[in-house]
Amino acid sequence: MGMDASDTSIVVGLNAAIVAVSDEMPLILTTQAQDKQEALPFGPLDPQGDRTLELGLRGWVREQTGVELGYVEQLYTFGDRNRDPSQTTGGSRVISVAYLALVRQSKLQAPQAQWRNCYEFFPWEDLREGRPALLDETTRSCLEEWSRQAPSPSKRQQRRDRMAINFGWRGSAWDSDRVLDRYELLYEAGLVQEAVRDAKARGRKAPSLSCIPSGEALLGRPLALDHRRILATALGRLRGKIKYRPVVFELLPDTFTLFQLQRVVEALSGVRLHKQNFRRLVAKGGLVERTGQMEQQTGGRPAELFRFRREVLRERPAPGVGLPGLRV
Amino acid sequence: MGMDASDTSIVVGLNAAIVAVSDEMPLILTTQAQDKQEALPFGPLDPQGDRTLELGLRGWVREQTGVELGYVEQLYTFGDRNRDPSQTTGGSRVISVAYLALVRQSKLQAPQAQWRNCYEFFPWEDLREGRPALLDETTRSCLEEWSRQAPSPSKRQQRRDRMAINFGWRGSAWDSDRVLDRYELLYEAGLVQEAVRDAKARGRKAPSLSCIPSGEALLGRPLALDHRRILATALGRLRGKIKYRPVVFELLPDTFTLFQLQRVVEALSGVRLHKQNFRRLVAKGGLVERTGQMEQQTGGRPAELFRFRREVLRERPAPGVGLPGLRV
DNA sequence: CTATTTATGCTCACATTGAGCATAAAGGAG
DNA sequence: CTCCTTTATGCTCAATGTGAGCATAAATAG
Repeated sequence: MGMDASDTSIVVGLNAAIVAVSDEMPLILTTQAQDKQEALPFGPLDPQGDRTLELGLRGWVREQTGVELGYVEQLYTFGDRNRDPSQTTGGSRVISVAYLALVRQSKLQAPQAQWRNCYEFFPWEDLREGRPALLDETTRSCLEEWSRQAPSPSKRQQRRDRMAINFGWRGSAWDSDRVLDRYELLYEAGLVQEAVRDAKARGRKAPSLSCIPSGEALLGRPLALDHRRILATALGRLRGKIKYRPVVFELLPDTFTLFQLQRVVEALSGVRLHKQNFRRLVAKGGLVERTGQMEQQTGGRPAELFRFRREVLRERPAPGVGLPGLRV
Repeated sequence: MGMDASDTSIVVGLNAAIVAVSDEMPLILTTQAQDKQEALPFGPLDPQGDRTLELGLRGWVREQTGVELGYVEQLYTFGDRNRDPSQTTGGSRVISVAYLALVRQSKLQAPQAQWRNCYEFFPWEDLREGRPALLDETTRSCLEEWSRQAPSPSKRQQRRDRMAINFGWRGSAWDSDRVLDRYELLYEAGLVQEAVRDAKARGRKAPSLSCIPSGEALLGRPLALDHRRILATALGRLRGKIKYRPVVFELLPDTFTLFQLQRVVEALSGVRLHKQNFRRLVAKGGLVERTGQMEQQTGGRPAELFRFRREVLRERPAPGVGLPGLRV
């Protein structure tokens, strides 16, 4: 039984969360077809043409948006039936392979593509100016209400625990990597637009929380299908990865000051770092080497320019920038 | 162009590296169809029946082998054209989604399935009795020869560096997580059976190293297709994961002594740990709680039985057992 | 010149880690 | 029963790593 799987045709989609950093903000490349919802760029795999999945991805990204991808990493494969609850037709089954890609920000002219501030999608993920008010006010009270709506006392406690550990309440520390867990929690609580949309499409009523006035202004900017979930996966993975692999340098110019490096790490992790300790860490880690040149446009004393030491890859097994504690 | 991807049909395969631990050895479930090569269990996705990829996987594993999977985690999606170089027919394109699954070892009676010692596939990965002779003798001299065969001096240096960092030579430390890197290096050097097999199927000559007498007795037991690569991915991921997630307990009975726990961690990571420090770590980590009962069959003084503290999941963001340094 | 801003060097308390000593409690050999 | 071996468990100590902040240097703006 079930050995003949060719009853329904299968389409493999290749999705990309394409990240750049500019102006101390992480940017995401999105597309906006007319009258359709904003989405991550995606294209189908050509089963005959594309030799590998990654090459297929690079190919259509180049064609569609003119962007040449640098670092590319596979994230996750999403294959739930009804990933798109609005499309209940028995058409072909879609399997989506999601990728994280990093590019040095370049001018891009292709239509239907734009760079968007990552934290428009996740306003609760940027703690660089302190915890956003939104986080401990609206979000917290809404989640409290959601936890009270749990069907049983033990479930209620579970919800409370999940909230605390993911959002850093009740003594828990904020873990910047848990982007996906936080998004999924907000989704379950009905605090993101997609939750309302999907519930509607499934014919169920959206979870109603009195703390939100209308069902309109929910948290963050929505994306099509499960693309915001994919983006959350990407951001979480990237935040984790910079700690033990030198991927930040994919986002920086060839030479940079240590403070510029720190600002990019902070932009991605959404957290402020201790300056002196940060520089101690990258210096001792052998991640960078001095160039001898100085950057004058610092707004203060000139800073030395550094470049990435590629040799570190052959010296240490897991070089990354670490996060020398956030200073709030 | 390329938007119509339905010229060739696509089959999605679900692959599983199913791991158990028994008798201080990690075990892998494999299948052995008659006259075909040993392989990881795999089955196709039923695009109509299976609601999610993971449910599809659990389903056919239950049917085929009678094993009920516990913890399941998606690993990676392999989609190269010519994953199987021997099959050059223009049939359907196969995309494989690989999973890591953990089970408490149970009796299994299904035919065509057997538990196999993991280190038969990767004899160079078990350093518990010290570095295996094979590692620093045959393997090293073969890889040295391979690096000398590099087309240019800079490539040669690159090969040397990769060897050193992955196998812990020339001052580098052994990083137990790099299972995949090591396997890929051995593959490139032609030291595993699959490399020879694939080269033959592609009509190229296999890389010849004089240090191997015939082309027969290469390193470790081979598997079909790219299954040994998948298994390497799984073992590497598992080794990394036990450090920051309490997944080991999926492999242990309900109650266990701290030394049993340590033995399982050692079996998976392939490395010996310092006993007193290990117990200090798990105790302080709040990972376990005492049961009050004692285990008498220790071969020495009785040991207290512990159980996993599930509450730790709601207390700390990333609880794992850590690896308190190997003692050689 | 002075205040402000950023860069950079250095210290110090504290926590974590690697390694080992010492003692306790079982079983087996004689 | 005593001695020896084996495993369990508590504790110490040095080395290293981390968090936080002081102090000074070198630019610019007014």
